[in-house]
Amino acid sequence: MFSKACEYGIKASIFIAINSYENRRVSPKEISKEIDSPQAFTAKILQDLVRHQIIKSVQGAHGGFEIEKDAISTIKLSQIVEAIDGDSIYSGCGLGLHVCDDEHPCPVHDKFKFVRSELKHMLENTNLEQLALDIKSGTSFLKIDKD
Amino acid sequence: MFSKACEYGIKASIFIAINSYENRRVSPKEISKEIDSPQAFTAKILQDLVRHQIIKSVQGAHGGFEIEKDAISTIKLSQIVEAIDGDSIYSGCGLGLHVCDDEHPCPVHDKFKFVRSELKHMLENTNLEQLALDIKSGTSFLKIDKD
DNA sequence: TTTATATAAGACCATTACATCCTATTTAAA
DNA sequence: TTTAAATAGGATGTAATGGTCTTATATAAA
Repeated sequence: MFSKACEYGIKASIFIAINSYENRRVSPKEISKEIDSPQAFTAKILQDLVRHQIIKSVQGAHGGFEIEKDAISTIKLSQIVEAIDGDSIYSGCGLGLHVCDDEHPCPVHDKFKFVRSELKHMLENTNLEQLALDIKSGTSFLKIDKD
Repeated sequence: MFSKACEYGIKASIFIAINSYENRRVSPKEISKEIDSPQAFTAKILQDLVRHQIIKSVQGAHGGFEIEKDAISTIKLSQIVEAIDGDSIYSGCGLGLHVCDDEHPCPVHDKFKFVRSELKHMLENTNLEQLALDIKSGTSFLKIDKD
């Protein structure tokens, strides 16, 4: 459904958010350890999220990645997905037609419509704060615990 | 959402169904022309669908691909998707966790649940006959008309 | 039984997604 | 002003997906 890059991006954003609440910046090393992802590749994705102004980076000693506390509740899942994967997941044609709309629909156009709009709705109505709180409370998990 | 192979597989199956209603077998050449896909690659996918017993092939002169008329209305979109892409699209974890269930959910597990089940429901309740009839009646299209 | 016309299938090539490596550049603190 | 610790980013490598090519096999009909 999402690319690996997008999966890592979502998980990384959640972890950064959690730490930003405690005023802690985190490094790609910490992040990749916590979300169980390749470090260098994760760093690339973080740069992408910085360019899209979803997270902030501070270079140099004592630097790292952070999200402004006030921004955490305003960042939607849809923003992260669009930054990394684009909007093809809920705007492209299900069967790959370049032109596919209500006037010239592909065979599954109407049937997909509902599913796609549900997905879009979900991504646009889920923010980082909700996801971060679930992790903090132990309701959800960023990786499989190995202890 | 689906792989290219799966997109071609769905479109090819619809085209074969339409022709099978008129007792006409079709070749990979005709199919790829009609659904605007690479011929040799399409042939590979057709072989896959034959192995999964979704379509039938007849080798030799006057051969081609067909679907038994009675079977057309019983073939679900979900069967084609599973044959080509597997069931990861609606069974795997949205964030790629190897273990992700109600007891140990990823951050988006609950939010995805509904969307995934809607997708699954749609794929399992759409059959080839419905899709073929829409094409025949000109309600939907397999490619962009270039005339 | 030969021929023309089909699909089957393995080997191969191309492109994209995934991932790593190495070298800048930035910055706080000694 | 030097050093250590951090991100930035280009170059490169690897694996999966997408796509082609060539040869084998099957079969209806001449």
